[in-house]
Amino acid sequence: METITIKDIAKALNLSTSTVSRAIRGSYEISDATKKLVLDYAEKVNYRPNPIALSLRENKSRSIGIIVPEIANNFFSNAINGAEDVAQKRGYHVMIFQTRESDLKEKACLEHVLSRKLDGVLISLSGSTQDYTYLEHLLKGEFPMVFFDRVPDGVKANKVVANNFQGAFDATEHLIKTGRKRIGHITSPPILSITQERLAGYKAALEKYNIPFNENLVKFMEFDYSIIAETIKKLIKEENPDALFTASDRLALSCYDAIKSLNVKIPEEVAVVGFTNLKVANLLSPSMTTVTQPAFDLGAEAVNILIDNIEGNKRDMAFKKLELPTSLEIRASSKI
Amino acid sequence: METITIKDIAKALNLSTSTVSRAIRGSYEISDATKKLVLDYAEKVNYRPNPIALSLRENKSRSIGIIVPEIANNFFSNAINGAEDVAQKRGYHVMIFQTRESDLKEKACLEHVLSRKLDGVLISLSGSTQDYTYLEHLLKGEFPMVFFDRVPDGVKANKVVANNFQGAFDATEHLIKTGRKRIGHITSPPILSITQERLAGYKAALEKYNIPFNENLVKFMEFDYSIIAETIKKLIKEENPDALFTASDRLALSCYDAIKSLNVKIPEEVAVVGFTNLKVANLLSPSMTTVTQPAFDLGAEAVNILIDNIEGNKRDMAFKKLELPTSLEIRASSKI
DNA sequence: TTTTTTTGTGCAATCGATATCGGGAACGTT
DNA sequence: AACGTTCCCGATATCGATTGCACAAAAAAA
Repeated sequence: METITIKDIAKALNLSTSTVSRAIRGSYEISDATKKLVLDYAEKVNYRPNPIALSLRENKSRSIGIIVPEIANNFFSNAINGAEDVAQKRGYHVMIFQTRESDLKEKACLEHVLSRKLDGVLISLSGSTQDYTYLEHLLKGEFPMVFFDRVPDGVKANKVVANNFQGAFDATEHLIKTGRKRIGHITSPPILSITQERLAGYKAALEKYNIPFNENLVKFMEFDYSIIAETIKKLIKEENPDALFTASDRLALSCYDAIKSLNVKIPEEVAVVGFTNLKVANLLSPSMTTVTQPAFDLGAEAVNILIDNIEGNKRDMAFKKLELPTSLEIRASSKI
Repeated sequence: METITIKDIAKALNLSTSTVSRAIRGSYEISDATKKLVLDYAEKVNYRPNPIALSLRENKSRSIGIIVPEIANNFFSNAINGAEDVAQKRGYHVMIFQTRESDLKEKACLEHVLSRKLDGVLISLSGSTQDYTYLEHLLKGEFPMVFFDRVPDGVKANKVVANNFQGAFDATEHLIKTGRKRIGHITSPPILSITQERLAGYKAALEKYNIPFNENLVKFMEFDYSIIAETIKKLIKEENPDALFTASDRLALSCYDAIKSLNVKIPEEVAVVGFTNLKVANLLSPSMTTVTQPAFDLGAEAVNILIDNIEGNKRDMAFKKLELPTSLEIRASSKI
């Protein structure tokens, strides 16, 4: 691929590279005649400045990274969608990375983001990230970062999350109001922020209605499918829940799967409420009641904060925490 | 962020940058003593070579691009997953772009891939791409490219696709064998390769069983949701199909939606077979018979070919076309 | 001892674009 | 006539890393 450089233009027009550079950038020091000459020629040969050379010189790339646990997950792909939308509008490019829930891969992704001189990064933590010192180190170095959805507890940083507490509270309250008393909660690993917040919402709703908290009804799941199904089945057999409130797309589906395989009836025997962004929730049988997160907006807002941070004056940039509302969509799986 | 350069090391050790560079690359010309000195120091200060500087020099980036119509689409996110997996194993990084089905955005993405000096690109065409001249121009320039899933007809290039013909044939034959005669086909825009191949498979099955082809039963859909539902409803009312075979995730779901809203029974009145990678197909009500594509493998194989192409000798690289098998998963929506 | 070879390093150019500095020409001012 | 401004533009260093070439010192061969 033949690439045109500023040097080629200079040679062709018998000018110096500096003049060409300035003409292209519209510098006032260049006469209009010369500018026109250069611009016309550049247009003619379809000149495109080499972003790599620019990055090298300016030590920035007008690109941001997005690190998520898994791309093939409706919640994250929607969030990426929102993020990409805003980034593009503001003139940034996006590199997407996935950690596959591994803290090691997460660190490798971050290293890559740094060495590639990306201008900042959006990140949702992996399910196995426990040690935040590396993140704190980066934040101290003032590297622009925004956490979204799965954020590090106790770390001062920009965060964009859904109101997980309220979402879980609403879901649980809804189940209680429809007469359920033994409400199970199938959720993500306890180290994740979202897990704790949702658990807190769940507990708060129980407390409000004077239902004692029973820890046997709460199951923290890793990301291994087969175990999930088994655990849910066991829970149903041993604890006789009359409702299950699950904390993610995957878990909601596994739940449906497990319950159906036991020939237990939803919602008559066990009601189900998911916490998910699946478009198909209403097509499931029975259609599933869900707490819906504004995934797209989460991504969009997070990028806005990130780019503000990149472009803004570091000094007067306080860390921001943004919390977007969830909404409870009531469908058949929690009918009375 | 303080970044260590080769120059810093040189200064600290009283060597020249060239010596440091060679020592780090393990050149034979450097004495073992010096090598050890440099390596130890580099390790100590956590030196990482600046990939941007390398890219500038070598005019390549060890990164590839993936351009898809939409990330938040199960098929594509799975394909990306496979692609990323292989790329990582082979030491490449991945930048993901989405076209949102716009040919203009597609061209912009390609421009970006080129100007960023990515080493190659994987691409699945947008639903509005009609003009292949730009692609052909790139291919002539020997820019490494692999098309997957939605590939340009009549263009000589590397292609990785599912066996769409066979998949569609199997689905249609299955519907015929279960007694259906008026089989509708809801599909993607006619300019896409996958549309034509699936249509051909559908027609071939009809022909084999002596069922006349009725073009009123075939509907080509754009990507606008609302119109899709309306069209399907209209089709059912006017043409009385006893089965619908749909060509994608989105369409399959829209189909379910539309049929349910008409209170038509699946499969008694209308059977449904989808062409999709949705994990939830078995959880729908009734569970949906589908033709499944090996999305992950499609992505993985495509990247393998791409990287072979990037690294291999251009001269003896013939264009490859790889076709992976689909499989028909029979479920309740096509029961007799 | 002298010449040749080997070994280990440094210098400088290079990749593409920009910014600093400074030079030459044209014009105005005393 | 001498000097200062202003306007345009060019030479060059720079970003970080690599590499061909030169070259010195040490080792080997004559």
